[in-house]
Amino acid sequence: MKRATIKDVSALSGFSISTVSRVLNGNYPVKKETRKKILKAVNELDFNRNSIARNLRTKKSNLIGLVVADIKNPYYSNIAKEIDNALFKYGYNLLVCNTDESEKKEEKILKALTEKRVDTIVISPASNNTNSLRKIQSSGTRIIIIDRNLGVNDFPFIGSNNFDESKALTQILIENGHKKIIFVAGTPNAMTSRERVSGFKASLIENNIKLSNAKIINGMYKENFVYKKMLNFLAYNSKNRNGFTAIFSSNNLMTAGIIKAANEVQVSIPENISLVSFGQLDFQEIIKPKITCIRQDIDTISEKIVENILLMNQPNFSAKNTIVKDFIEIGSSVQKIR
Amino acid sequence: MKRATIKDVSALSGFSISTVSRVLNGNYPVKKETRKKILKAVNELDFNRNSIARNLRTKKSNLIGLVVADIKNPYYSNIAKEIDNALFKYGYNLLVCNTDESEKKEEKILKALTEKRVDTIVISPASNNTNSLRKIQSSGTRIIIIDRNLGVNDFPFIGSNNFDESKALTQILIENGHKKIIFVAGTPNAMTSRERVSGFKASLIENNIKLSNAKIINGMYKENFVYKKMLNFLAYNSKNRNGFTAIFSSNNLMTAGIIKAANEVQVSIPENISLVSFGQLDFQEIIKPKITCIRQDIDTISEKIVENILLMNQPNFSAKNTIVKDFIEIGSSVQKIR
DNA sequence: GTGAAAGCGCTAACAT
DNA sequence: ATGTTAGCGCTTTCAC
Repeated sequence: MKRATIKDVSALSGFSISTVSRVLNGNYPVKKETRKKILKAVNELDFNRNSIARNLRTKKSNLIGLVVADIKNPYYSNIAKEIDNALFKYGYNLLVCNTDESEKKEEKILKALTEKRVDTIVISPASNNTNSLRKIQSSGTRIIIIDRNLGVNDFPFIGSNNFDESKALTQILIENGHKKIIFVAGTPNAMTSRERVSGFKASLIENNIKLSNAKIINGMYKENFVYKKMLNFLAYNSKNRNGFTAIFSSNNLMTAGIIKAANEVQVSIPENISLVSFGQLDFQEIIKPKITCIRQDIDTISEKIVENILLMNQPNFSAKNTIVKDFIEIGSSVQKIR
Repeated sequence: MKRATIKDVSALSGFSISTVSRVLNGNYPVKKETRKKILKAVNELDFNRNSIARNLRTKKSNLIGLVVADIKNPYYSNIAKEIDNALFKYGYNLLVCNTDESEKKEEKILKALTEKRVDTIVISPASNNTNSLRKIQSSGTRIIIIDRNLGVNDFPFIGSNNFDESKALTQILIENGHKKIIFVAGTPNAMTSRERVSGFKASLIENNIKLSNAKIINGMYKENFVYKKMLNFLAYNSKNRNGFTAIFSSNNLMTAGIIKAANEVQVSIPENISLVSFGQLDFQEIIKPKITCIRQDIDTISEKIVENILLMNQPNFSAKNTIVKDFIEIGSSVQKIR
């Protein structure tokens, strides 16, 4: 019942605990015969090393904290999977935390992760406050920002070029004749959201479309929130929708909410209203119509995150931004008008 | 740069480390004035307690290991989210691990989690081998089995009644006139898969339908695997599909693979072939047609997991099975025939 | 190639 | 109410 310790192994095998440790770690020469005897004792005692004691000594936890808005979002769970996959063989494990877009909860999470002495925190920040992140970093915990750029260069950042991609996606709507567009924005705090709004506006301006033609509504990056909002909007305006001919949804969850609402009030996409999405839906291939979207390259993003985690172990590491190029995926959710 | 320790706080405040510890933990009476001075020192030094040292002493890590096939599966990411949500306020954090259905990887994960001294392992097992789980449990790590029942009573189990639900779902197909049904099974090892097959067969037998009418194919619980298999099958048999009129998909991922394949070869659901699914799709509401399925009650499952985690802290805890009732959700993916 | 011993940062029993 | 001290299980320096 009681767990065997290195001391028990030492006693049973007749060697000192330092020799046992050396066998366990394989980092110092040990006589073949000795190793064999010690491993026999390890086996007999069902010895399993205690990482906690080890970590205390070595000041390394082999823990990576992944802090995201919500692990249910396929964007994040895909990243989690890929990172875990790549890092498990290095002995790392993933601590997954959800901020629910709450700055207060994020603060608590950061405190908990620092106390747990995770080696690296990979965070898609809910808050724009860099103070606590800086403090944590200066105390020795590595930090990698993903998805939502904080616009500082203290931390490596990995994510999309939200402005450019958003602009390009808007361009598609405009090329198809759309001028009155509803833009469903994310949480005002998130840099991704602000950049996507900017890209949208930039495209309108470039095409000489007055900004007053557009309507920007706040969707908080929440599926259900947008679902309810759109239910009202689409139903109320079911006849002419005030002349709006297209919706630009600025994240995958909100896109799902919009489609759900449209289905419910029998508004067809794209016949009654066109739709584009920043971020693919998880079951993109089985949804009709297929949604025209910015498909984020999650594999490359994850790869770069892993690369940075490993690189940060090296002494002369310096933070830099990694912008991962997304794809535009043309579906059949946009109707050509006039 | 160097992190402050309790010793530094002690030195700066002028009190002993035990008094500092008492203030930090709030578990023993401390004079108000003293507490204030110590907290001031804590603040000045930006002191952040070291959980690793703490855990070594208290033999509690406040870590929960969640071991699943793939965190990308919404079924699991939903559970992860709910558990984290409920446990974070108790100071627990979630270590998420993916087996990818590999018994070998599962073994490695269990070893890593034991070394990390997680308090509880919540596992949807890839393997049916209870030996290592028993060993781990007897060494003091708590274990909760979810989803895939191992049919033993050493561990609390939380999951669905796969046999009954599967039988009921089959019944729906039969009531709609279907007799020649393709059953897409999961990994042969997984108890869920075997139970679902049994439930399916039981329903056929009960309805006097020869088992030879059915075709059971192995889909490994993998979307892409099934996608490719069905692509061939549906295309090759596009005229009459050998008389098969319905598909029973025994998990959500495989359902997605089937729909994707059907879309690709222009086989319409339910006009050309009917489809039911054990397990809902994540974007169930926005998929056309809506799939008739067993909707698993993830909220209740998660709730019960949390309940068990907390309950297991109590001395006289005894393991028992918790079967969570699922819902049948009627969509429009089944056609009435003849 | 192996052993003795210090110490990582904390908690908790024991003393005052 | 506060201080002293042992020790959790390991790694690593320093001897031999």
